[in-house]
Amino acid sequence: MATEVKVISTGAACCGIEPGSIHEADAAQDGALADAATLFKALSDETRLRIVRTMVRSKHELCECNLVPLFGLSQSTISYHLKVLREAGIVECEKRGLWAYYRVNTRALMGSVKVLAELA
Amino acid sequence: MATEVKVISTGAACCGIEPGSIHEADAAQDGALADAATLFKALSDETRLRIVRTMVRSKHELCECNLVPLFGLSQSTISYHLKVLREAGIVECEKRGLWAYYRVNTRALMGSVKVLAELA
DNA sequence: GCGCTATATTGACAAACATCGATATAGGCC
DNA sequence: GGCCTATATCGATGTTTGTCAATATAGCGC
Repeated sequence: MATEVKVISTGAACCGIEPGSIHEADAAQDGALADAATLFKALSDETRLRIVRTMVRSKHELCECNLVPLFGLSQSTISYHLKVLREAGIVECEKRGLWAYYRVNTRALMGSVKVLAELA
Repeated sequence: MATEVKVISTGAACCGIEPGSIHEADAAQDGALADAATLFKALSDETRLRIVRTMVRSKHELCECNLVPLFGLSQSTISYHLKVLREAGIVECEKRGLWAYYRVNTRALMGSVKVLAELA
């Protein structure tokens, strides 16, 4: 007895969009998207955006002890947000003596501008 | 007896950064930051980025039923992600008959490119 | 009307996140 | 060495998020 052959992608879909015109995700590029997601996740919190903006506006590097009094949050919370920004590559940190000096990594920020611009 | 006067911002801070040079957040601009956070939150999930990329690559609008088979996720989950993107203004939706046709709102995407570029 | 199909919404649940207070680490100064 | 200060990490806790299956809504064709 002949097995019924399953017909795949017969042509026009239910809604009128041609299946062949859909540009499916290429798995090879998914790493880039995962990185972009991490970047945007780091930028998706209002406190972190405030931190970045404060750093950018104050021309030079800022020390964590400058940041703590500005946002009404505990030192450990600010430290946590700085870690998220650091791990996403958005800010860089240099420890000198007791202090940790942070500055925005403009190259990384511009990189995410590029990712976004290429999406659109 | 004279009360000791509390001296505020005497000058150099502990870490050597001049307090006056720190550009604190201006509350008037916080609305813009909150909006930006919402935007980035919508872009912070890999599935949603894949959806946006698929839409952009496939030149024309896509119907939800085109998207559901692409990501190995349930129909309700895709519907949820599309809602997040819609509410962030990143995609637009038009219902025609049974189907919901989605397309990227390039203007909004470019808007977030601008927000990001101005941060840096 | 009835049944079929595409989409949206609901309720449940686990995982991730933002926050805190407490503690640990580590550099400077006496 | 011991103390003080700045930062990092830990543990707990409430909130938000992504996911599913089930259900509701709504358009089309009979």
